[in-house]
Amino acid sequence: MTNTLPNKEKRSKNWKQNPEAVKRDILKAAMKVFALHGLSGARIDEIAAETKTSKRMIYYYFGDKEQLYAQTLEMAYATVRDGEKKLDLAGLPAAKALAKLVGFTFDHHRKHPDFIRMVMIENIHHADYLLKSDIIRNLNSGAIENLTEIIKRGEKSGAFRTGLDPISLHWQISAMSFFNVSNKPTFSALFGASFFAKDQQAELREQIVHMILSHTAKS
Amino acid sequence: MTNTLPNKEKRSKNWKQNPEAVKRDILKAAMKVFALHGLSGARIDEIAAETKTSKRMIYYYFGDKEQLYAQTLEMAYATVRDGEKKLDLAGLPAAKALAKLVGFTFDHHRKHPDFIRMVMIENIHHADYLLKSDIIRNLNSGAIENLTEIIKRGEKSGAFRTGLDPISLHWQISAMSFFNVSNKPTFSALFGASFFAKDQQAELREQIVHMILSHTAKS
Amino acid sequence: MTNTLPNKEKRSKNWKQNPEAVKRDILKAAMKVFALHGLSGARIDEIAAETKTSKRMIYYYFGDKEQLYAQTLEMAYATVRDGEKKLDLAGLPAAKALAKLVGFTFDHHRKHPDFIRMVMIENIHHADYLLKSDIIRNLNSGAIENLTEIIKRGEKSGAFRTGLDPISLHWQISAMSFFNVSNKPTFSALFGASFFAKDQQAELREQIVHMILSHTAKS
Amino acid sequence: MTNTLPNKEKRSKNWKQNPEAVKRDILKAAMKVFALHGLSGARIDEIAAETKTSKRMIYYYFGDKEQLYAQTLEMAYATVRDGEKKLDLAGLPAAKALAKLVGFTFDHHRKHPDFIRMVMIENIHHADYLLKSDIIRNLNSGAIENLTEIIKRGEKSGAFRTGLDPISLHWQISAMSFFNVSNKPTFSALFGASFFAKDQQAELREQIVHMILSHTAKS
DNA sequence: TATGAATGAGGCTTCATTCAT
DNA sequence: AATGAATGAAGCCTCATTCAT
Repeated sequence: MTNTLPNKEKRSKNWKQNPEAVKRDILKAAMKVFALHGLSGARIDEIAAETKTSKRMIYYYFGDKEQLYAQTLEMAYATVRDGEKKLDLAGLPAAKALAKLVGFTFDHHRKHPDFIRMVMIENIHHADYLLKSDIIRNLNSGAIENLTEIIKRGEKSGAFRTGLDPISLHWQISAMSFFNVSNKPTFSALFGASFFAKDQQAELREQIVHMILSHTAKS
Repeated sequence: MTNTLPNKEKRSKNWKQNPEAVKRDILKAAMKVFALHGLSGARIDEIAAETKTSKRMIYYYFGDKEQLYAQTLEMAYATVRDGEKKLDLAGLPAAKALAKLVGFTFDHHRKHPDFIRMVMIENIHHADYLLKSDIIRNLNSGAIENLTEIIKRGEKSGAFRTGLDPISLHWQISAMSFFNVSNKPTFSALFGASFFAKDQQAELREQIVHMILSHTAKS
Repeated sequence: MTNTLPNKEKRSKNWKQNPEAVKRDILKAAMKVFALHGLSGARIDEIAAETKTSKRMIYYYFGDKEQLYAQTLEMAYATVRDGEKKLDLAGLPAAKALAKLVGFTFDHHRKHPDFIRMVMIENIHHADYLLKSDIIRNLNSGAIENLTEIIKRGEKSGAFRTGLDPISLHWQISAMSFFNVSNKPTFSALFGASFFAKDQQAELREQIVHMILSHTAKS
Repeated sequence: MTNTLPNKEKRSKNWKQNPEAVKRDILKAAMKVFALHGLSGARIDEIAAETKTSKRMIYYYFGDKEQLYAQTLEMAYATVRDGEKKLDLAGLPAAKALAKLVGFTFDHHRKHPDFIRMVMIENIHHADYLLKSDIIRNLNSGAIENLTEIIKRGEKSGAFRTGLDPISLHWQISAMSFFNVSNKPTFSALFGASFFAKDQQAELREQIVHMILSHTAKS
C-alpha cells in the first residue's frame, strides 16, 4: 500500500479542526494494529487505513512510528488502570477484598487482550519504551498501594499470615491472569481450545482465587 | 549491510560440505536474532552475520524467512523438551515428584529465555506457525503424560485431592514459570529489578512450589 | 544499478506534482523496455533509467512489475487503436475502402514495431494479461465493426462475394501485416535484409492488397 | 527452487554413460521450458526438473543458458525441416504442388507450436542467436529451393504468372501459417476461441490455399 | 491545521553459475 | 563422466519518512 489517503466518507466535518479527537482516533487505530502485529510488524499505512484521517497526520501529531508506539503504550496502560480504579475494596474484609481483586484482575485481563498484547510486545522490546515513560510508572504504583492496604488489614485481622510482600502478591495475581491471555494462542494450539471455553475459564478463575487465598491465609 | 558474505575466518573446512552442521549453525543464529527482535523485527542480514556461513545459504536451506522462523521455533521447542526429558521423577512419591517438577520448570524457563521469547513471539503471531507444525504438537504431549502419571499416583496414595486435571495443572505451573521470564522487562521496569535478583527468585520459587502443592493437596 | 535516482537534469519542475504526466512518462519508458526485452527480460532499473523520475515512482503508481506491464499493454493497444480511428473510409466504395484499410494496416504496423512486439510478448505469455483487461477487449471491437460495414456495402453493391466473415478477413489482413514486422529479424536473418528495404516492402504491400481484394471479389 | 537433483526414479542405468542421450534429454526439456516462458523467463531449475538428469549436467554439456538456448533453437529448426523433407512434390503439376505445400505448411505449423514459439522468442531477441548459427541458415535454403522449382514448373506450364519471387511466396505462405499459431492467444482472447476450432481452421486452411493460388495464377 | 505527491534506504529473494570431490 | 554443496550478483519490492503547497 503506497497511498493512504482518507476516503470521502471519512472526511466528516466533526473530525476536522479538533486535534484532540484526531489524536485519539489515531491512537485507537494504532493500538489495534500494534496489538495485532507488534511494533516492527505494524505498518503505518495499515494504521492510517484504520484511521478517520490520513497517514500524514500521524506524522504531524506523533513525529514518528516509535513515538506513536510509545504514546499508544501509555494510553494502553492508562485505559486499563482507569478500569481498575473503579474497583472499590475499601469496605470489605481483607480476604473478601483479595478474592474480589484476583477475580477482577482475571476478568479484566481477559476483557483487554489488546492491552495484554501491548505489554507482551513491550517485553519483546525489553521494556525500552516503558522505561522512558514516567507516566506509566506513576500509574502502576496504585496497584501496589491497594495490595499493601489489603495486606495490612489482613494481617491486623489475623486473616493473613505475616510477612506478605505486596509486589510478590501482585506478581502472582498478574502471572496467572496475564498468561491466560498472552499465551492463549500457543496453549490452545498445543492443548486444545476447550480450555478457554466459558465453563473451563470460570473454573480456572475459581482455582486461581483459591490458590492466592490459600497462599495468603494464616497457617 | 546488503552483502553478507562470510569472512575469511569463517571459511574453515570443517563447516563446508556438511549440510547438517551448516543448518544447525544457521538455526542457532536465527534463534538468537528472532528471540531478540521478533519475526518482523529480525533481519536476515543480521542472522547471516551471526552465522559461520553466508546469507545465501539461509535461502539455500530454508527457502525464506518464514520457513526459517518456523524451523527455528521447532528447534526451540525440541531443545527445551529434550532438557525436560532428563528429569527423572519415576521413583519419587507424588508430592515430591510434583515439587521437583515445579521447581525444575521454574529453573528451566529461567535458563532458556530465548525459548520463552520465541513462544512470546509465536503468541504475537497467534500461534500461526505452531499450528502448522506437527512436530511441536507431538513434543508437547509428553508434558501432559508426565503430569497425568503423577496425579494418578498422588490420588492413589491419598497425597492429592481427587479430580485434578493435568492440563490445568500444567497451565498453572507454566503460567508462573513463564511469566517470570516473559514479563521480567516490564515488571522490573515498574516494580524494580531487585525482584529478579538471586535471593528473591529463590524465594519466589519456593512460593510457587508451595502454591502448587497446597492446591493439589488433599482437603 | 540498484539505486536509480533521477539526476539533476531530470528534476525539472514541470514533471513534479503532476501525476498524470509522471505516469505517462513511466509508461512510455516501460513500453520501450518491455518491447525490447520482454516481460521477464525487462529490468525495472532500466525502465527507471529511461524515465524522468525514479524507480520508486514506478512502484508508487503501478504497484509492481506485472501491473506496470499490464497497463503498458493497455496503453499500447489504445495508442494503436487511436491511430486507426483517424482512417475515414465512409465515403469510399467498398473495394476502395478495403484496399485503403489493408494498405493502412500494413503501414501502421510497420510504423509501430513496439506495439507489435508487445503483442508478441503477450502471446508468449498466453495472453494472460490481455484476458484480464476489459479495456483492451472493448477497444478491439471497433476493428470488426469497420469491416462488417465494408463487407455489407461490398455485398450490396455486388463488389464482394457473399458470405464473407469479418473476423476471418481481419485475421487475414492482420496476419500479413503483423508477420511483416514480428518476424522481420528471423526472416531477414534467413533470407536477407533486402526483403525489408523500401522498394520491396512497397511491392509486398501491393501484393497483399491484391491478395485480399482477389479473395473478396465476386467470382 | 534451489536444489534440483535427479530423483531416484530418474536414475535408470540406461541414461548414464550415454552422453548423446543425456544431451537429447536436456534439449527436449529445454525446448519445452524455453517455448513456454521465453529465454529470460525460462529457469534453469525448471529445465533441470523436466530432465532425467541434474542441473549440473546442463552446465556440463552446454556451458551456460545462452548456449543451451542456441542449441535448442537449432534443434527446433532441424526437427521442423526434417518434417518438411518428407513432403514429396516432385511428381505433381505446379498448382497442385503449391496447394499441397501451402496446406502442409499450415498443418505443420499447427502441429509444432513449440517451434513457432521458439521462433517468436528468437524474434523478440532480434534473431541474435539465429544470426550466429550457420546450421540454421543452411537448413532454410531448402524451403526456397523447393519453391523455386515449383515456380519454374508453373511458369513453364503456363499455370503461374511470370515474375513470381520464391522468397515473397515463401513469406506469404509463412505469414499466414505462422500467425495462425503465434497469435492464437491474443486473437482468441479478443475475437473468441471458436476461430481456432476444428471446422473453422479447416475453412481457414482452404481460404489460405485459395489466396495463394489466386495470387500465383495467370491473369 | 492540513495534505497529495514524492522519496532514499534497505529488506527479502532469485538466478545463473562454480567449487570441490 | 558425474555430482551435491555452495555462491556472488543483482533483481523486485517495501517502509518509514519528507517535500512542497
